Amino acid sequence: MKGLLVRIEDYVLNAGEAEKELINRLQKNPETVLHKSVKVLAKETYTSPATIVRLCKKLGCCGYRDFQNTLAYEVALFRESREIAFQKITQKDTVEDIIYKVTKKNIESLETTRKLIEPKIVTECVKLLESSRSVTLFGLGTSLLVARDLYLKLLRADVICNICDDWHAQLLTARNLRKNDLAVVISYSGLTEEMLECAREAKANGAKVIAITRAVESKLAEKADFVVPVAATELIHRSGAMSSRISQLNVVDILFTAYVNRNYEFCMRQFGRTHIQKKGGAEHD
Amino acid sequence: MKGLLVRIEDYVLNAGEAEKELINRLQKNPETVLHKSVKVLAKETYTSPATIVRLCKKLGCCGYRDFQNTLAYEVALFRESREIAFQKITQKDTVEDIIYKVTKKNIESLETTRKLIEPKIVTECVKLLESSRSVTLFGLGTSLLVARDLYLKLLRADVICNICDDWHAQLLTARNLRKNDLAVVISYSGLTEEMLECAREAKANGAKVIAITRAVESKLAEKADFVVPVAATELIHRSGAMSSRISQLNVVDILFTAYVNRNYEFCMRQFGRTHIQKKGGAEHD
DNA sequence: TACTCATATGAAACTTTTTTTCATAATATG
DNA sequence: CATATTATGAAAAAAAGTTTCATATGAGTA
Repeated sequence: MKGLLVRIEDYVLNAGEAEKELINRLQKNPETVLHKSVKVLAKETYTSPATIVRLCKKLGCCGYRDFQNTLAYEVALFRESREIAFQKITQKDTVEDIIYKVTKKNIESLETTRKLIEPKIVTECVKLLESSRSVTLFGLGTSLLVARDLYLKLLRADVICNICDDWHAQLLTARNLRKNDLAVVISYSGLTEEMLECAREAKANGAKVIAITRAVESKLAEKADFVVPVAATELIHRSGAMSSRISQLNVVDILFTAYVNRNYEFCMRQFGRTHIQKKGGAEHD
Repeated sequence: MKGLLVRIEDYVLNAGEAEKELINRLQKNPETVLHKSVKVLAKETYTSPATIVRLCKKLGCCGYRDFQNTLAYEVALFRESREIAFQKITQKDTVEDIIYKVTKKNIESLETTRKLIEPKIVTECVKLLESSRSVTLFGLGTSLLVARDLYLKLLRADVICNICDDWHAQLLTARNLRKNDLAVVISYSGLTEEMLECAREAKANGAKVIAITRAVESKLAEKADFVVPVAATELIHRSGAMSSRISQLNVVDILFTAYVNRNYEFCMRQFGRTHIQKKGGAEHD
């Protein structure tokens, strides 16, 4: 079932004259409705209890009561997701606070990233992964670690892929790309000159480019055939810790899982072959 | 304000005879109360509407209505945190489903990890980071990527640290450790023989060992002075994607942020010196 | 234009739910 | 043992929610 606020949004067009003010109120200040009775709300929105109850039913609730409960729940969830943002880490935070806030921050960044990602683009990226002759990964600093993570995954699925640690080697690899090759360029900022150059070279040689970046309108994004966005996140308390790489890994998980799902039989066979057995039965390290 | 269920728990001792059954019900099956009216609930718990309303007020609600709303919200939150675990990815999931489920899975693993981590242990680890002559990082596969992430952070804070890519080099480094050195061994499974050997060597030379692992009772944990736990997570849909590294990174963030917070002035100065300027003003890549 | 018909709306009747009052019982206190 | 205090439920009162019904509005049609 869709969220209540979404259902309200959908209903706006079909709304009658008397419902207008009511709906307006629900959209702008839903929280102010929570403790109101039908009568009071009716008066405040210049309509009648009957109209309100009818609207509730049209929106899929059993009645005003049910409607209020649903709304309360939704508003509460929304409020919670809001307040996270204000939990900055300060110098006088205890270790306990830090554990909580850092985790929240990382969760927030995953949530935000999820909302940004468009299924269509993921599908297109997966198609590229399937059809390309080879996949080459680009990244520097923390993004290089993410690239390596994707590399390890693709290896297991027997996708032909390359990655180089130092930038010169990355650039040379980019120059060797050609049509039917795929470059995945990971750069949180989307500004790093080195990565731009790699993307440019890849493009110039006719290869396809996927960018994983927060900057959907950057120069990097311009050069890419597809951009998978990650949430823009601040540093955690200037400490240099940042959620962005966690979001990037989430994107990697999504891309890879989607890839595996479309090539299930084959991948499962490969996983069997590339499994590194641990004594205790652990699946990975 | 404390949660409602907690408040109920606190009240149990002062509860009167007639309230006993009611409270029992609220604690054991709160969700079965949500759509009941006071009358019905009174009958079912062998008490009267008056008693129920009075209890609601004692618990800090304005009345039965308010009580129900609050309870509904709490139960819903609880249920949601529960149901995530069952959202397995199946072959017929759409890309949209995958985006949602993978993210949820990663969030779940962050939440779980947060609950496992003890502030005291983090504090002790940070003290070790401060007092050690040098920090050496160990890891293989994905855990090596996490180790590298921590390495990049420590570098920026001017902590003397080492990391080697291949295992032989790691082992040699472990053999060179001595008293006052610190080894951080990252192994999700806690079973990898190579990591055990590194930990053993480090220990034998009198160095301190911190383990980041899900296996708090493994051989690796035995050898460690401190164990920072991460949530045990399944593979995402056998795809080889896993949330564990994201949890490990969360642990890295926590350790590092706690470290920075205890050495604020110094770290800020260092961050200034080690900042790699990006043209567009991005703080990192 | 006049006449359906469909739809939207609010007043009021009606039903249900919640709250309060009050009498009584149980328990504690001096 | 008398008295105060507290806990409790029946029933009255109040409030809230729902339904019914008459009317208004407007679109389509003869």
